[in-house]
Amino acid sequence: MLDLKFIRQNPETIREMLKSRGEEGPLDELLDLDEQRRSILVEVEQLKARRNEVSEQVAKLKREKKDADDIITEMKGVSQTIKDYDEQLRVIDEQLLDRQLRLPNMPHSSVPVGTSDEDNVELRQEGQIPEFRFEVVPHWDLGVNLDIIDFERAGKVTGSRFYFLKGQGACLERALINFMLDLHTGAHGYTEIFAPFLVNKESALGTGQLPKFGEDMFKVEGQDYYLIPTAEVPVTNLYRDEILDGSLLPLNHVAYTACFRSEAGAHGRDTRGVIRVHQFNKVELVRFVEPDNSYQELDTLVRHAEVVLQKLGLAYRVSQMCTADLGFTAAKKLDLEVWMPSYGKYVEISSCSNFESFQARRANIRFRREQGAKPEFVHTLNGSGVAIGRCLAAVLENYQQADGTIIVPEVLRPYMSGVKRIE
RNA sequence: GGAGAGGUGACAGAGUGGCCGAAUGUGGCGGUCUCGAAAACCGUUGGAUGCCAUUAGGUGUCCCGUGGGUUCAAAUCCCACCCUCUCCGCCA
Repeated sequence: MLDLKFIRQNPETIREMLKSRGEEGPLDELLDLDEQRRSILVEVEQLKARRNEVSEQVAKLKREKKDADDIITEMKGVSQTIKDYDEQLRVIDEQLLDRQLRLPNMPHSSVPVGTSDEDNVELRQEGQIPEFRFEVVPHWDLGVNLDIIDFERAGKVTGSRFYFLKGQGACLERALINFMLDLHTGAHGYTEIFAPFLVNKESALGTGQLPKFGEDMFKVEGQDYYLIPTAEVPVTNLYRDEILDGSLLPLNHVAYTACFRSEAGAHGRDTRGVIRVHQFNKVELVRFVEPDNSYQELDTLVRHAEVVLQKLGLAYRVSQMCTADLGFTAAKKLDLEVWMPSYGKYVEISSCSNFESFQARRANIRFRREQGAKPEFVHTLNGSGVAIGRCLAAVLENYQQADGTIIVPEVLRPYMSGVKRIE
């Protein structure tokens, strides 16, 4: 959410921003509602001031045991008028907030303007793309052949876009989670969080999933609970409606959670394998930082995510998203894409964003630079560190052998009872 | 799920209709004292938002879990909901 005052004072900047994102935003409605709101506010506040003044007189007269019937009668009328105005305001406020919540974030000045993902900018490639002297097998076939992934039975038990992991497959998933958690809590100094997998509407509003993207989440029927699409939601909302002590910043959290996405509108894309599914695991990094250095901190965050891939010996590249591919909430977003041999291209495995004060304003997360200082909004950052399902797929594919077995990357072996090869 | 208690400022804790944005204490900040510190003493210390002036500021409104209601007037009375705690039941 953007600052209402900023929107009011810079409508043309917002208009250009929407254009560069290729989006329509309810800007004109918003400006109009804001105008209405303030004019009514002036009226009603004058009346309230009058009422407060008279109330004091009434109190005084009663204390002196004098008659106050005349002004009481007058105030009955005034109070009714106030009530009417307040009702109008309530309606306007609600609409105004709704429009405000539907306006996307301002891209940072370093973000390239573009019209599609083709305008994203590759920043660098890292690691060696493996060469195979045999026909590369996609991870879904590798997994099924080794009897460590079962898509068919998952279709029976739940539905399409779900899968079971079995034996060494399940163990590999668990190894990846623990390896990443240990890396981030250890070398990178994050504090681990284990969060609820269900959140309420306020939290979904806070991080920006609602009101615009409700259809992408699973909702619990008859209850105000949503299955989290990412740990970003519960972990960012940890400090909703709080004023943090500035000396605690930056506040760095790492969380493993399952993630649930309805993938509405993704029919026909990545239908095979574990790349696009309704439930997957992810280790997420969430940071609360001071506004002054949030872009530096974003770079740090990206580096932390990169270390995961480096240690696993996977080739990847880092790309900067253009205005069209930023997403609703980000001011700047860098994606890590891992090399996926069966695709013959890089596949997104981590997305690292600076939201600046966009989420903090929605979720009302503030900090004080020092005791007694004015509260300011923090900047929130997050990034996958990294997506477990896709990472498992990448490990299977990149470490596959001619005989269909999988070499276990060195760093994962301690997490797999020393197993060196899945066969 | 049943019964009860409770939600007030950073924290503790008063306040049962008007003089309450809210006593008091603790903490924080500034000062006096001191070579310095502690103690003591004095002062100060919430958030949101509108209007005017925009350099300083001035002025108004709202906020006592949330939302409604009663009233000229609500932290205070009424209703609903949320959350916390205690006991019972159930359960991993």
